[in-house]
Amino acid sequence: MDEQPRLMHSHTGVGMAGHPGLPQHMQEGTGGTDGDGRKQDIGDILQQIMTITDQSLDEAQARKHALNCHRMKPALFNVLCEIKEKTVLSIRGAQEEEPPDPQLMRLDNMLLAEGVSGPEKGGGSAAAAAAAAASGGAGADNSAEHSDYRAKLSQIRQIYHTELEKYEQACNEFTTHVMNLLREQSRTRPISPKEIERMVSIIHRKFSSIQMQLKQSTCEAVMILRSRFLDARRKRRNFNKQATEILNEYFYSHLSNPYPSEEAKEELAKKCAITVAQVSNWFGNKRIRYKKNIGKFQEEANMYAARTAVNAANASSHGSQANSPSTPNSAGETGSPWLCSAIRTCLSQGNAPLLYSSGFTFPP
DNA sequence: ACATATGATTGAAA
DNA sequence: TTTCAATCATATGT
Repeated sequence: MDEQPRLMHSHTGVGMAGHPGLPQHMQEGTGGTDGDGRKQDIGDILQQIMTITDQSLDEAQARKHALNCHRMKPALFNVLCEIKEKTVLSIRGAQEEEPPDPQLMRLDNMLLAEGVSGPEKGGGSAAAAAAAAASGGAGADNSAEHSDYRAKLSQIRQIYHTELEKYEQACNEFTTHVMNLLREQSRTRPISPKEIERMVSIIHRKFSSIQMQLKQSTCEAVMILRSRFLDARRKRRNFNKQATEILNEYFYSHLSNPYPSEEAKEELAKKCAITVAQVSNWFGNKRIRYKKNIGKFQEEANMYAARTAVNAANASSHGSQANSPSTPNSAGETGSPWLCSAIRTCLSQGNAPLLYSSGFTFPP
């Protein structure tokens, strides 16, 4: 601690203000006048202060008591207070109000959003559930992974909270300790309540910077966890064969305009046991990949066209052709803007040979 | 091991 | 807003 330097500083200040230097004075011996006697008193007091660290605790305690009871103490103390007031006032203003740290706020917000710092099982699990739902699939393994994720998240949360509590406790302990110390010292040392306040805020700042580190590393841990468990790309599963068939069937039977309406998407999603978003993804991918290389998909196209033709034939032979849900207006319909642009794209990609060799033969 | 297929994401464009 | 185009990251086939 730095009381000693401060004390020394204060006393030299006094010396300069009202009295000549101390050591010389003491060597000057006894003057005999009243003023010299007083100086001698002050010299004694200061000497005692100077040597206080050399003494044992009990001795020091006794001397402290003696000092406190000394008749000169209040006057000396007042002088110290005055000087302190001046110096402290000049110090103050340099570091006052700090604005709320934006980064800390960001970390707080994120921790709250992830359900780490918020209520026990509130928004976090909801957000996770939403993410899981978005990543699609009502599979059993999905929920298993999700619970795994939740377990890890709560583990992180627990660590975070115990650490936070530890820091808080340590901070409080230290603060009260320092405050007690300062209050205790304020009896022999000029310490204003404001100074104590300032000290406390310094301590809090230090501890909150430690807290920020904790929050930062917690955030990092959560991010890693998220990317490992919730990034759908990392646990991509192919759709089952049936779903792919259904989607392909729709795609090739609507080849001239493979843009399912919202209702159609919903129906496909239901049939394939996937989400509407996944249907949209699938069609987006399919359109772009088909367009890029029509030749490569020709075989597939022919196969599905043939299948729908067979289905249609079967349906018509059973006399229920009229209300067939999907009208397979296959690619023979040459006016289709999408198909034209797709062919253009395919040609521009340098796939002309494939395109021509494919033959464009679609069953009726 | 490697190449290819495939579902998801992202940012620009319409 | 949806779609396109490029890209990522995994799955699957050889």
